[in-house]
Amino acid sequence: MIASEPAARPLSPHDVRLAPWRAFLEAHTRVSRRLDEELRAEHDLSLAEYDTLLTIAWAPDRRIRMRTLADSILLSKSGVTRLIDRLVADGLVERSACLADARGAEAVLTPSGLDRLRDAATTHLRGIDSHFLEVVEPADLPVIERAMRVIADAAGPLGERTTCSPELVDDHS
Amino acid sequence: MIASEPAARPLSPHDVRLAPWRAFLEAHTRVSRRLDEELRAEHDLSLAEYDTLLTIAWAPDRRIRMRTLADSILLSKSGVTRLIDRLVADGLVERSACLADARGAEAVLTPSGLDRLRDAATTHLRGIDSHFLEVVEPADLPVIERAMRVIADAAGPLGERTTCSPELVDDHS
DNA sequence: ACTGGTTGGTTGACACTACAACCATACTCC
DNA sequence: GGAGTATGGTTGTAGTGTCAACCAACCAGT
Repeated sequence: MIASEPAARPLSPHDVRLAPWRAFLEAHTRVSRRLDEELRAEHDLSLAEYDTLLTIAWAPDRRIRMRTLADSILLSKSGVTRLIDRLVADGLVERSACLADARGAEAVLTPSGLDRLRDAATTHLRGIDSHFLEVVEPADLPVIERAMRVIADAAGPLGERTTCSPELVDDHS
Repeated sequence: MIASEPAARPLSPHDVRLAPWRAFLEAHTRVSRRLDEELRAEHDLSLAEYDTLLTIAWAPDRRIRMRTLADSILLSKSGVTRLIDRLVADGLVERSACLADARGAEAVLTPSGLDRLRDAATTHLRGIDSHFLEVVEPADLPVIERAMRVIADAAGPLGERTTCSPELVDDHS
């Protein structure tokens, strides 16, 4: 892969081909900051915290292994430890030992956490709606989704990612 | 706009409409981390630093006001101060007083900075090419670009952002 | 010019994240 | 079933970003 000669003509600074990339970056920064602001202002939650609560809530039994969580929300192991620390301090989540694996820890959503999540969801989903879904041509959404998926897949694993050496990645058939 | 009832049906957790948004987030995280890694590994520059050097290089005379820089790279004032501190320490940039405005400071690219930028550009542009431009359908690129632009515009200013109320932004004709 | 308000930039305090080192446990294979 | 290795999670340390407070200089209006 990456065989031919993309490197041969390394794009001049003002090359129009850079435009989509820069637009992508700018869109991401602006929208996610706005969503983050809204979430903080109305529910005192960061975007990362919201995403975490949501991921836990989706998991069976509303409990999830730390590692799984890290993979889901694209955060490092230690990042998750600390994020959960905060949520525990706020009473939104509890730590719980893992039955099947003695070294494991699980994060469990508390009732209070679920409430908070429910409240925040309204705000957040409205935000996604109004800053993202509603402003683009509806017909473009599937295109965007497909493209983003391909891009994410192509970029591959995320640095830390243990376990699998590059050529051993099972692409989760 | 945004009048009707998007809030009325607040999207269920698994609503398919969330998919494009999540794909967008994931694509951004993965690609920008990869580009950052590549840049660091090969040129000891972060993505933010690269972007900064590039922005300065594009400016007339290869010098730029701190505030302008902050707006361009979507960083807070203090963020820029510190980023420039690092670049100065590395000899890639110099601080210089502003002739027209005595409180102003300008960042000027040093020859060494320009060299470093040139080297890094090859890597970075190849990365954008192979992780972004080449993996999506060429026909989709314009769609993505337009959509991203609309999204960025709709999200509006960035919290701190002083000076300009939304309707006063001159779009740098 | 003086006064009051605004802007440009830096600094201090702090929030969040990653990486590496670490321990405990699980797994594998002899 | 013991040795060696891999994995799950936490902790220390450091990097990088924000916000709020601050000073200096600009820019009115009078």
